[in-house]
Amino acid sequence: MTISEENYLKVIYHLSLVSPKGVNTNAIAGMLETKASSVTDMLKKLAEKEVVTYKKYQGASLTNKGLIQAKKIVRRHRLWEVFLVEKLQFSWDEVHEIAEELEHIKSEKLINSLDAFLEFPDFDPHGDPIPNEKGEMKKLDKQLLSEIPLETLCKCVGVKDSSAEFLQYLDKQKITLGSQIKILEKESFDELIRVEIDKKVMVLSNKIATNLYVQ
Amino acid sequence: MTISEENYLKVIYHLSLVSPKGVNTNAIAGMLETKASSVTDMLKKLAEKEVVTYKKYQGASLTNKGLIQAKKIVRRHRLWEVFLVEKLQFSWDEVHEIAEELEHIKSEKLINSLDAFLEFPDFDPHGDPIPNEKGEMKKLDKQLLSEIPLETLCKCVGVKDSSAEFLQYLDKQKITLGSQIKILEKESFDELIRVEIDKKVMVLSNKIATNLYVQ
DNA sequence: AATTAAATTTAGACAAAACTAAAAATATTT
DNA sequence: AAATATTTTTAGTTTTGTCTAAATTTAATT
Repeated sequence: MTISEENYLKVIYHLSLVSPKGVNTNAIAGMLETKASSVTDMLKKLAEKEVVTYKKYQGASLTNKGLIQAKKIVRRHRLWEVFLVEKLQFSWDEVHEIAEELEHIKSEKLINSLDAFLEFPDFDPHGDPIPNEKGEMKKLDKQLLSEIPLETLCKCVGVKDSSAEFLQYLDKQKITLGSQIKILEKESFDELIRVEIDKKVMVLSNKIATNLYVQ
Repeated sequence: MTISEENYLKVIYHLSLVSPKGVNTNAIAGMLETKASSVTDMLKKLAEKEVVTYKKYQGASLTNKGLIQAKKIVRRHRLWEVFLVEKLQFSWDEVHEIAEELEHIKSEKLINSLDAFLEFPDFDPHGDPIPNEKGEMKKLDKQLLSEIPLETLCKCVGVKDSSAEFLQYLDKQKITLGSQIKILEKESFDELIRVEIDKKVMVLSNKIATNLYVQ
């Protein structure tokens, strides 16, 4: 597996979670910031290697073999993210780019030792589940903050948007994984919500509320 | 800098330590397990980028810019080796290959944070010096065990040959960095030496004695 | 000094992964 | 259903890093 092939597998994996019945060529191209024609070429190669099923004009999906591979890449990515945050004191908006590189280091022993060193974390710093050695991951039935009724106490468990800008905003507001959140008031006119987060009252926009996972 | 370019710089750096007045094309090819013609191509490119000085048939050497780059790569390699041994419990014969991959991850912040996390080590698990952020490294005036006179107590501080086979041999004999060594007897006929290592008496071949650095 | 040997470079080719531009297939509108 | 728009694929190039085989330069030997 080359780095490029791994990047394709990872993107197809992520897109499959949203559209399970075949991933569009254009969607892949968008994610990888490449051209559709390049994607077509690569899909043929990946189909040849039997990690992807691909039929002209029908989009692509992972074979079982491809799924196993993709989960390994996701596992590596997320474990390195935990390492960077927990051990090297990176903030959660800084880790993605570096993990994009680290995820391609392929030693099984390395990744399993790292997993043990980090004490087998179940989730990465954005609340996304980390596949274990067998590819299994914990699923927690999270909801968007925007779907929670008034006065219900909940806990921040992840983010939907994990862009640096959003994460930096959350940092600034001192909102973090584990923060206790209660919605005090929803204003239907402008969709702002008044909330109490870790004992502090503040106002959030709908954009924030639809990108924060709580439980 | 691509991974391939970095590998060339690193190899030229290592070979320069032995032959400071220009590194042979063939020597580079040997180290990288590639062909001389490929090396010629790459040397032209590196000269273009002003990290190497290169004149046809005259061999290559690093420019100042190239030296700075090369030391960064060596720094990354050796810091990752320390990480693998100290934090992930790898043995010293297992780390080289993995560090060969990790050394190409380029974030400055990553490597400086790793350095701090490891408490700014001066030497890697084979006793080789680790350049600091400025490229400076500690030099210790080590000698080969074979050059030490009889009955002189010395301490193992590094290995010349760092092949897995040699390191595994040392492991088996319980010889490690810091081991206390005293030569009891040298047999000039077959060049075997009788030594006391950490209170235990054993016999070493000349091949071992000429590949162990002591102080 | 001439010859042979070794090292190095040139020339031309190839595979991987990307690209552009044009063609073909599928979707969407009218 | 025809026309238009969008998506996807094909065909042909480009770049990077490698290769082989032949040519050239330097080094070693007789």
